[in-house]
Amino acid sequence: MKENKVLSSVKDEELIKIRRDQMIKGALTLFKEKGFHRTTTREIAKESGFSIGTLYEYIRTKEDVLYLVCDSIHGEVKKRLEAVVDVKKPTIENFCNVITSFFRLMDDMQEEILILYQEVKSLSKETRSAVLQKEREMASMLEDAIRTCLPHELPKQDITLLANNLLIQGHMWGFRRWMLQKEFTLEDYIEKQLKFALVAMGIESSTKIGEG
Amino acid sequence: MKENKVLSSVKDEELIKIRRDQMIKGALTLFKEKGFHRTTTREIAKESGFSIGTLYEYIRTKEDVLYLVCDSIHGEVKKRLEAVVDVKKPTIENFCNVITSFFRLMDDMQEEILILYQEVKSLSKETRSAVLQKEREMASMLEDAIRTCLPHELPKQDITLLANNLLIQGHMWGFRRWMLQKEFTLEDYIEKQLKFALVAMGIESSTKIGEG
Amino acid sequence: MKENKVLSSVKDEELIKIRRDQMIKGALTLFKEKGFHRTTTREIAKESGFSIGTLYEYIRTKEDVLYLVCDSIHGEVKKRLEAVVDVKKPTIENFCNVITSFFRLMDDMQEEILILYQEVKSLSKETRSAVLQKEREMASMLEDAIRTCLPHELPKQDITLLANNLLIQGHMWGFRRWMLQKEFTLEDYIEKQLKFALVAMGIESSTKIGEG
Amino acid sequence: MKENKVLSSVKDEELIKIRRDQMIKGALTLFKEKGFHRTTTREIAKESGFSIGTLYEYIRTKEDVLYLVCDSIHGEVKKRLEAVVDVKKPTIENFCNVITSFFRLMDDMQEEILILYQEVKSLSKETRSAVLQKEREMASMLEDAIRTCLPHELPKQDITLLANNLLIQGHMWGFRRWMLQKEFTLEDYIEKQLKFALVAMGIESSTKIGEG
DNA sequence: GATGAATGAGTGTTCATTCAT
DNA sequence: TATGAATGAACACTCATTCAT
Repeated sequence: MKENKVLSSVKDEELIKIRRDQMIKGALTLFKEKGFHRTTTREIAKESGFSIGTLYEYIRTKEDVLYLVCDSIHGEVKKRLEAVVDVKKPTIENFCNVITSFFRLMDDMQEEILILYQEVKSLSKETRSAVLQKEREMASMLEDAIRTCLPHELPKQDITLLANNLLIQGHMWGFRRWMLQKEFTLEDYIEKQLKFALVAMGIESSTKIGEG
Repeated sequence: MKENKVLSSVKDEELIKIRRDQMIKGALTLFKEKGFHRTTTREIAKESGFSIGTLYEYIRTKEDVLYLVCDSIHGEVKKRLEAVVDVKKPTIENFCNVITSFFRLMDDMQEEILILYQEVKSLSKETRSAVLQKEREMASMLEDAIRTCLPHELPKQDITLLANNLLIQGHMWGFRRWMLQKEFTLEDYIEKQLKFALVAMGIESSTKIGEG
Repeated sequence: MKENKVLSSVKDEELIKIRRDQMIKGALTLFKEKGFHRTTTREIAKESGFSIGTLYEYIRTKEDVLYLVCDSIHGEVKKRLEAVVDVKKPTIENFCNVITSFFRLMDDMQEEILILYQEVKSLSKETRSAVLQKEREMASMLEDAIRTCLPHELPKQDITLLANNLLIQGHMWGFRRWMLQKEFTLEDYIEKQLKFALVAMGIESSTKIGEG
Repeated sequence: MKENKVLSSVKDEELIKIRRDQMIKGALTLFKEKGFHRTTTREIAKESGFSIGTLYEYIRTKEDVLYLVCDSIHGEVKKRLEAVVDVKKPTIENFCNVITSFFRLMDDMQEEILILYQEVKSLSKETRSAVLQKEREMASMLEDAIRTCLPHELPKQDITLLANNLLIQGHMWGFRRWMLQKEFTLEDYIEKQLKFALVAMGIESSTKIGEG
């Protein structure tokens, strides 16, 4: 369903999936290395294991590849996040687990997140909207995680903001790694950010902060 | 002093400054519109008000323009941030003022910040380091603002993290505007983020959150 | 074998040969007219019968074209020289035939030789070495022609020098044509130079000179 | 008289001479290093010790510089050759001295000669003619040297050819240095070429060749 | 006379895209 | 369906030349 925006002149849906997966894998490797603009379609085709002609049987423009890659990154994040969030245990402990898992996931996918930050602007307005929609869904998932575990009510805006803060704190671990990863281990980072979040949510007393 | 890394074949330092300012202004306009890669050197020259030949009298490569622009953005941010932070009144009120000013500044410079996020990767390793150094300085300024106003000690890591969080929350207002600016006014946003920060710093009790 | 130093992004070896032959022919025409530096790659492409894009599918830099042309000239000279020298009849008559053929060949290829004289310096050091090596082989061929037909021993250096003299006397016919071809017919030129050579080799008595 | 073909907007003849001498010196240095085409007018101006604006006060086009340089080289060769040839002693010994001096001169001016061989083609037809005329004069000087010392008559063509041969043998020492200067010392080279010349002139018996 | 900033046509080279096989 | 040779618009950058000061 998700890739259907991108037209292909090939009919066999199965084949389309296979080829596009090859393509996404190949392109992702290259985008991590040199970014979207510095990567040529020829390189993508080669890295994907087929010819430039074949590449263009499955996409229409180079931008399509970028969209496919962004979409795939979001898909991967969502899939892995759902696997954790899905648990409907509204406890603080569960909240902590979700957030911890989320941060670990962000650590795992640093380079992919970086691509989203740096290359989404190269998508056309239309396509970019589709990608941003995925971002909104991601925030929603965190909002749910927050809401379901709160022992007390919190204004909607606070939840939205907390979710967004946690989201970009996850991203930040990757895109400010040159600053953070020299001063924090991942575990430190998670622990501290989690504490800040809990305090902000009115769960843990602020006096505890810094005691760990 | 700051632009001296970029070589010019023109000797008149005064003139270099004038032309580079024109150039930065022109390039910034274009980069906001279409990004660095989609902007041609000819367009930069034209927008700056001179010929392509003249452009190259003041820089050596297109990347130089990007560096000049990034450097100029940082310079502007720093200048305006210093004007507020400089006040050496170690009170909580002062801290709130600094952060508020900082968020307002980030609102003002949304598009510039976006450029930093998206284009710094196009700089060469060497130049990128220089730019990231400026980022570190920015974080330091916020750390100072936090430290000087705290009524009690806080672990170094906590301060670093709080500063980084505030920093990217400021950035986020711009780069996630499609999400945040539909749900928050700038004033709301500042107020909420400030409260979260104060609580995290152990200053305001968490119970107050949401009450305002 | 000889053109393998120049990389092509086209895989079909047969096609590479065809296109490069077109290219060499086109470039040679232009180089004769206006020299290497004054000829643009676009002109080469056009004269060769294909687009600038296609040109660059078969070479990597403009210098490659020059190398291909120089290499081709040497190949042609060598091929045609070998056809005559190869005869292993160690007689003076044979020597005269070889030298005569060589001078005729140089007459035929005046403009090509001129290109070698004027443009080899534009090759990179590495490539230039490869071309000079061909020059050495050419001299060797003449040395062989001299050695095999001599009725008596001659010091190695004398043979080397005689070969080099004959070689550049052949070249000179072309590059000093503005002087020589107004005063000599090709036949005169050959006859005189041959006599000088024979006398120098101690074969013909010097008293004969000027008698013919 | 000689440089008058090149127009200057400066009136002071004395100054023109001074500036052009600086210019020739600077340009020559650069042409030896990187050839005419790879040298920019800016570089010439800088190496000459004045600005690009001043350069263009004394010439009209870049080609003028090349002409001035070629002309200066010829002037230098002629001046130094005349100093030797001028002696009107028609002896064989004198001939040998002249030729020896000539070869030494060619050794001295290898790089200048190389420039003549490689760059004259970049002159316009008109200017080129003027330069070739100088070449003819050079040949004439050698013809004179031959003629005056011959004990017996020789056909005009023989003299012309001998002069041309000696001339380019002198040049060859420089432009084929990669081949000759590995196998011959300058003294060897002169001695051998001189012997060949004498034999060709019917002066020394051919049996002597190789005995030295 | 001297300067050097300004100009813009021109250059080598790249690369997304097409299409005949 | 797959291939890869062909295309040419587009790009970053250079440099001879001019001219106001």
